Amino acid sequence: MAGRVGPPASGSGRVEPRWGRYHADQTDRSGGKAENLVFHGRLEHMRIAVVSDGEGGGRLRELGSGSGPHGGLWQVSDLAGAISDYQGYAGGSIRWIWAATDDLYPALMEHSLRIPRCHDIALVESLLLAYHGRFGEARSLGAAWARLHGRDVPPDPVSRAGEGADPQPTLFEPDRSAIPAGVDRLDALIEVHADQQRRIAELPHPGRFALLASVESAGALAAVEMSHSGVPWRADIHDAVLTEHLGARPPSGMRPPVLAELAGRISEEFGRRVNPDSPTQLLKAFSAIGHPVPSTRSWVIKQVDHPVVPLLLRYKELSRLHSAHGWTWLENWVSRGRFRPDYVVGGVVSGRWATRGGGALQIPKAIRKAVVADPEWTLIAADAGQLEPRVLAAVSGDDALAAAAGGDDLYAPLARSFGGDRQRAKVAVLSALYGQTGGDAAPLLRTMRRDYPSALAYVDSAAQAGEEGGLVRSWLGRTCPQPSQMWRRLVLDGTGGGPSRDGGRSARERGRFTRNFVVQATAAEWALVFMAAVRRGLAELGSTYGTPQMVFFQHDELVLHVPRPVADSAVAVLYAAAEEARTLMFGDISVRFPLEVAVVDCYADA
DNA sequence: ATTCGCTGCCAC
DNA sequence: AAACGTGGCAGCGAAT
Repeated sequence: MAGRVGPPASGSGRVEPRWGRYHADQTDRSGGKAENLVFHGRLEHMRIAVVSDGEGGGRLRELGSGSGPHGGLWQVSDLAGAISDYQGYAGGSIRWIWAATDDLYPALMEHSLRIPRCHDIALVESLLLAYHGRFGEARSLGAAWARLHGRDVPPDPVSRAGEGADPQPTLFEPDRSAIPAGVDRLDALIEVHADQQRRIAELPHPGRFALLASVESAGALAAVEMSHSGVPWRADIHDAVLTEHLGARPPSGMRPPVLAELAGRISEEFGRRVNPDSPTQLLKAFSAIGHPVPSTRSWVIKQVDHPVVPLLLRYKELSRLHSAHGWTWLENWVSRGRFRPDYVVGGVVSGRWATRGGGALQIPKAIRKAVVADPEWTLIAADAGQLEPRVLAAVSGDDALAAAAGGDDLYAPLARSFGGDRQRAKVAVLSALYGQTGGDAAPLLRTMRRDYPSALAYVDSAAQAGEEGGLVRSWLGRTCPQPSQMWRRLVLDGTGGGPSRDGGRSARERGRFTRNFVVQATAAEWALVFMAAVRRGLAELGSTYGTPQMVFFQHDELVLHVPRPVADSAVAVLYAAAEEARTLMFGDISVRFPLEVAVVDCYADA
């Protein structure tokens, strides 16, 4: 086994063990089992801590198991080469420990290097802080190290803005870990990692949280990979769609012909010059023609009976297309046939991803025509249908809802309680998830509460905790932000005979938030577990035709771009991954998470 | 000239 | 007017 430890320093010449190894007898340290530790029932992999020097090189060190000594320390001038060698040597069974995926992985991808697993210190620190009611505190490696040593905690470096379609050539990011001068970054990384492992082990459900840390980190890898691959995007089709709806492309800053004409006709109908983009002007204009409206929202305007209304609604629709996904967007975000959004993993409190620029999570249906697979390739869109109510069934243990979630249409059984009205059943379920009480929700909720009492009790309890200022958690342990000082003053410190009106409103708002959080956050982590499994499955699939890729991820939907000959295999990977996510998270339950899979040339057909 | 809150619409 | 959660983003227009 001695030969199984350490990178293959010979041959490539890329690895330069300048400092040699700290532990001459390290090969005896683990009985040869270092790479196959079983941790909380799951297979753990050899862990190697890595820091970059910002100039293409860096340092690495194998971590021992538990309290065992660490392995060799390496300083290399070609970090990507060293990591590649290590992975070739260890058969990919390595989990790389690093300060922040965003700082290291883009440069590795430039070297066509794919990392199977990592532990992202900043992301895990963020999860751990939130768990203990410290959401939002600095989470960089430097911040974590400073907290560990009682030093002043440096603020997180400001994240760079999205770079658009033509990002700068990628180098390893300069040191953004905020480690104080004089402190060895690799030592700090190893120390903070051990501390995080310890903090996770102390939690009530360490296995669940370890899974969360693992898939959050896997998500960070996938996000970088997806930005790198990009969504296949036909600019010519996009341009044709825009021209069809808006007319020929205008000089920049001008209204397209169709919008200009609509604006003119709207002004004529009002009998005055009105900029339809200005809510203020529209409100005045509606008053002037004897149809005062409280707002200019589409659904409000629709109630008004006047010939200007259809023109205005049409204008709003097309204006949205032009401003949000028009020619300017196309130039800024699409290049060389790919749309490259910049994902922010964990950017949403519930654990969903956000994006920075490009609006990737709001690609309107009209524009999806432009998403077309390359020749000889195909798109595979997989959507987890009714994910949130199914998650509620799983976490609440409501037998009736779980039975409903054992079928393809979760709403069908409840619909029978509404005389077969499926739409009302759907509104009832979503009202329970969102805390809706107004409109027609109240009577629907009564039926929901009667049929699924445990499910309602679960979200009601989360709402109550939120209203009282408490924390709620997802199934794996992602924790909602603590209430702000302002909120506490308003709600909890109310003087006299009870909370003020503002306090009551704030309390109910937070209640709706925490009610939804326990479900949305768990749905998000189901999606992360699913994605991590898909990612691994695709890597194992391989292909002589080209590498199957994940290219788009949006809350409960994943889009793959794969060579046609491997499409069937990729679909099988998707189904297996959904099943794996279900059992990894919830074990043996009757709730199913059916996947709607569409193999299509064009995303609009999914 | 720049910043920032608001409005309104898009996605899930 | 309605009383539903998480977000991004463009345009407006007042504040700076």
